[in-house]
Amino acid sequence: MSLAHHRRKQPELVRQQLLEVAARLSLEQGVAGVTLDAVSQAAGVSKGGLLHHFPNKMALLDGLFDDLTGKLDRTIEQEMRSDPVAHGRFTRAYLSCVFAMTDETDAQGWQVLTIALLSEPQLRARWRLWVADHADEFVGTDSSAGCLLARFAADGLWLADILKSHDVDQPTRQAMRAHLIALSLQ
Amino acid sequence: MSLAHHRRKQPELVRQQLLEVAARLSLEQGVAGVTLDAVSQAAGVSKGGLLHHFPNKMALLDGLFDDLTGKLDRTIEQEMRSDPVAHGRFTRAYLSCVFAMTDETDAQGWQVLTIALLSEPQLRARWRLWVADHADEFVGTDSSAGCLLARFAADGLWLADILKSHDVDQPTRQAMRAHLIALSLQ
DNA sequence: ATTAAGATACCGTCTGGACGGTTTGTCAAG
DNA sequence: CTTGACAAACCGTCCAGACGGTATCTTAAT
Repeated sequence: MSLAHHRRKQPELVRQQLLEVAARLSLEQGVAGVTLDAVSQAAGVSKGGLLHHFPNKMALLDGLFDDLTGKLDRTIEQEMRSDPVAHGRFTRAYLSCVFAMTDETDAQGWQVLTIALLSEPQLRARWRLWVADHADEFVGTDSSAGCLLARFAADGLWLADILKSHDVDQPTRQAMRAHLIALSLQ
Repeated sequence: MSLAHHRRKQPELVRQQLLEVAARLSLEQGVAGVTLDAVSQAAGVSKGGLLHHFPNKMALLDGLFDDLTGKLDRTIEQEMRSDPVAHGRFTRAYLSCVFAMTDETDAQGWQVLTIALLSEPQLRARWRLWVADHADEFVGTDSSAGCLLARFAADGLWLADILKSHDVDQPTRQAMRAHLIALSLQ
């Protein structure tokens, strides 16, 4: 007993680890697989330890949400700075993120979140809020039908990646991206 | 006791009722709300009765899946018969279904299924199979980049409807539909 | 036409386990 | 020596599924 008591205390690292494990579990076994027992055990922490960092399960999911939307926001902001054309700027940044994430390691985290989003009414509401905020912010530049369509298509591709239902090869993917970028300029 | 024992036996009707109730519950309370107790009680059947028709919970969800994909298949087939152009015929039928379902009452059942799909790894696999089967069947006519993109965009719109994240008005919706049909002809 | 013999369609209860959360205890760092 | 970071045991609830029964239906031999 008390084996883990003697390791050096690294609260921030443990917190990070818990979030990572929660994401991985949700990917591998679905949202139902994200139980306090499973997460804490896989992270090498007791359940009490988990509940010390996140007072309840919802807080854990909220933590995931904040983590990932935070990353998304930063990436989008960065992407937008390197785009000289105002019209559709946000949409193109969004496209970049989606197309980048479908191949990178970060993708798993987002796949997880999407699934959780759909199942958890509370997180659905938070996502709704995120979309509404950004729609308001970029109403002048990104509310054309073309932009909307481009973002929808990106979401569809994203969904297909999550479900692994289609297997889109890289050339086709790039062609689609070019097409959607053109759409965002309309 | 045994009050319901004496009603006339209508196995097919009871089965149908159980599926309907399961769909309704999942819509109203999320997937977590679909418990054997809740379903059986709301359907006016004992839990034993439910487990007679569906030997376990997964079988119940499978039943839902079969029911709904069956309906989808029939609708698509019907839609395809009234389309004289071969190229992109399946994609246009798919579009019709998605656009129709985002407004009709049947939509609720599909929203439910989509959510369940994403959460349950087993159902995700079944959906993957459905897509693969149809991709094979229509490989000659519906595998162009335009068709793929059109279907992705439809999925994105569908997702937005489920999450109620965007509020797309009817004129925009129709414009998008026209655009996607044009894409399917490329 | 009757009826015995199964098959089918249920009912109602019980149980074992999982899960979210609480409480109490312990150690170590500042 | 106080406080933050955990551990470990425990609790109440909920839920999937098993089980043993009973009532209705079907079939087929008489």
